[in-house]
Amino acid sequence: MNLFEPLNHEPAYRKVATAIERKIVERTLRAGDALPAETALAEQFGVNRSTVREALRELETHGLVGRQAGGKKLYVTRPKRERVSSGVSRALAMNGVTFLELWESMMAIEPAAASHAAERRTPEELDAIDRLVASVAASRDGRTAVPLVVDFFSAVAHASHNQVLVIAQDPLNRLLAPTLSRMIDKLPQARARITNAQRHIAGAIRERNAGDAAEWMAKHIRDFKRGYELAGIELEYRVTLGN
Amino acid sequence: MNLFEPLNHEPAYRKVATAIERKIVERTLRAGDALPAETALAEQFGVNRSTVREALRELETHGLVGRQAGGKKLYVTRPKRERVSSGVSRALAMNGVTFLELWESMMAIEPAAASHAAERRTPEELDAIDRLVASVAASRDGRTAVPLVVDFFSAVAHASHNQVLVIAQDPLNRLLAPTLSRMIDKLPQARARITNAQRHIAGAIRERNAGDAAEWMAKHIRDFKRGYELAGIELEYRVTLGN
DNA sequence: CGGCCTATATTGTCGGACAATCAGACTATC
DNA sequence: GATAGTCTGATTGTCCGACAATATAGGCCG
Repeated sequence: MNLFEPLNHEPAYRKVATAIERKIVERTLRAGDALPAETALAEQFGVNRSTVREALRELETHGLVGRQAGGKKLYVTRPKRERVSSGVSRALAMNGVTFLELWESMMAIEPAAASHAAERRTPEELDAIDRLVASVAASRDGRTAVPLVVDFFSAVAHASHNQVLVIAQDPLNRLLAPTLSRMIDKLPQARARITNAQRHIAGAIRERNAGDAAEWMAKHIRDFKRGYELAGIELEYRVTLGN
Repeated sequence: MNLFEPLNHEPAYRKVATAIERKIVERTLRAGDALPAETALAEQFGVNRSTVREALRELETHGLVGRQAGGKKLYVTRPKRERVSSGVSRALAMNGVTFLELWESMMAIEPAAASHAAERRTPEELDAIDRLVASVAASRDGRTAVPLVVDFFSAVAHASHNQVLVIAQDPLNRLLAPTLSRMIDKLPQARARITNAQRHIAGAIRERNAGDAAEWMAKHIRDFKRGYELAGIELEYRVTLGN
């Protein structure tokens, strides 16, 4: 279309950030390595320390560098799941994602996670899932149940031994929780239905029955939609992040 | 285990960042609003401008604030897809995600995207998909084909009118592309098979046949795995980001 | 009322400074 | 010999002040 690109004066702090980032991505700097001190970096790049600091903030928020608790030195680190998924969920919430969109994605991801969990779960992971099912069954009100329901999804995804599914799923959980509270409070029977579905899913995972695990997970999630409809919550309701 | 939590001194720049971020998330500051000047913020928070700047870098990299090209003032903005998905794909790559994990996720997401695309695609979106299919068919070598294949997935996801699926899918594309090049180069027949599958998918989307769209998409993706095996690429191969 | 022009405000970057404290070495103690 | 105390230097977090470049706003002109 346009003959010329808008020439952008990339500020120095951005250049520095991308320069360091490149070294990290291409493994010249590897996870665990310590970064040079700010003054050293400033000297090497020929910029002021303030500039370096702004660049480091960028890498830090991307999760590419961090420090071990109570330490000064920055180390190269692999971005931690929690950090990226919180960013994703925030982005989704700000873009006005509806419950329907969220639900459709869960319908795509969770059954797949369940089926792989059935194939690959370890005894410990199965235990964790079972404990969560029991906790949900024992929960008395929504406030305590919701986090457990969400944790159940996480535990299943974890047992799938698929990092991509885990990271894809985590933001969904964050967005699900607040709305789920509203639904559970309005629907007395919801907790019982959830527990029932969870028992079947856990059972299928225990017996390494991938097909059943996926199927029951799909039922479980379909039930959510019905629950929302019964609770009178619009499917077009824009999900929000919890406080 | 431990009696005491590690008490963490949150630095001021982080406090400032989260303070502003809260105002954005809770919609006190809404997308499009202009942020106060750095000096004003510094004054309000009672910190130095340098500190404010470091905080702003954080918000900027999260995509919560930005500026219109060549402008000075910072505006609150919704995080743009490109930014978050590039972060996610970088995180996945750094965590050593394998092709198998990637593939399993595609198997979960893409068919769902295709089926919703069949239900909701507009004529324009269908056109875009058709054009990409034609371009892939006309492509002579891998270097030109790969980006088009990836764009095909994007176009389908876009036509699903589901932002969550789009954002879940985008990082997968970024990770798929580099490895896909290796596969296509080694397998002469790959492009023909891809084109065939794409035609069926596009046809199903045209005729609003959600079931067929999902099914053909699943076949399409299953074919990738076979292709990788034929090309002698390990399923445990750790995907990387393109340069 | 639209377009140009100047004055002002704001950002990007710099230099220097200082307290707090972390890291490592060194020493004293049991 | 392992543990606890002490010292010293390096490094970070934060501040102050400054300045060039330029985006923004307000006013002027046609």
